[in-house]
Amino acid sequence: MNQSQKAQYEARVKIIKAIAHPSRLFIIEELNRRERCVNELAEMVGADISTVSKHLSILKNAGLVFDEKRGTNICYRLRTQCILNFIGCVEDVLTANAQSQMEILRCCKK
Amino acid sequence: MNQSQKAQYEARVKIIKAIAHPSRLFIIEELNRRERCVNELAEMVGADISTVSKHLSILKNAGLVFDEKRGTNICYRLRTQCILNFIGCVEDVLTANAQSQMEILRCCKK
DNA sequence: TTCCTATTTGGCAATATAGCCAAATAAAGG
DNA sequence: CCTTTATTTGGCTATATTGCCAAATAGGAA
Repeated sequence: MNQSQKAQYEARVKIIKAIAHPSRLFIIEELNRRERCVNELAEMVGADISTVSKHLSILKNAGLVFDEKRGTNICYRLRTQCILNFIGCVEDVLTANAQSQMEILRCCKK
Repeated sequence: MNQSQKAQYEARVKIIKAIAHPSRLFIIEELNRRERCVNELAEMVGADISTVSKHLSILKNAGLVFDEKRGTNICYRLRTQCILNFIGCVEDVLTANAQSQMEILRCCKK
């Protein structure tokens, strides 16, 4: 792994890490439904507003969401839907894992 | 976010975290090319064998790779190609980010 | 059995991440 | 200008992740 390869992997990792948190996954799915402002999301997630604000800044910093003023609030929106396929793929892996677990069980019962 | 939702997000996060590391991304791409044993990967990554062994166990634990004896070595292989689309999507986000950066620059020059 | 070779595991120190509270900002409405 | 409301930032502690070394383990080969 040379230096420029490493930099490229780190750039990818930054984006992957941005979604590697339960609250942030939730936020992404919710923002796919519709735009939301910080206090709404904090309420839904069930965490302190400052915590959610920090989550949003991580997502924004990774280029996954953007914000926009809506009156007195700041609303966040998804910047690309692509990230959802991404998460869908994770679901496929989970399904595959579950299936192989089942096969192991079936095998033992015989 | 109720309890079962949270559990579901945590299951996804486990998989996402598994690929959220430069060395592990590298390993996944290399294993897509062909199967590799631990010492080969350690050489390529440029880290201690024990470190790479731990990376592999994280990937294995997430169901992304599996291992198989090959003589005196243990070879690792990708369990699903799906994870690659996944990474391809990250690349799309990076491209989109770069494009919007360029737009910002172009805008300032006017 | 004893010696290699390949890999995994334990342990530790360094670094990164998370989440809360409190304080700082920003902007709208009196 | 002052107050209120929404959000962000700083600071701190708790927890998680990383990577190396050294030690343990697992199988072949002699």
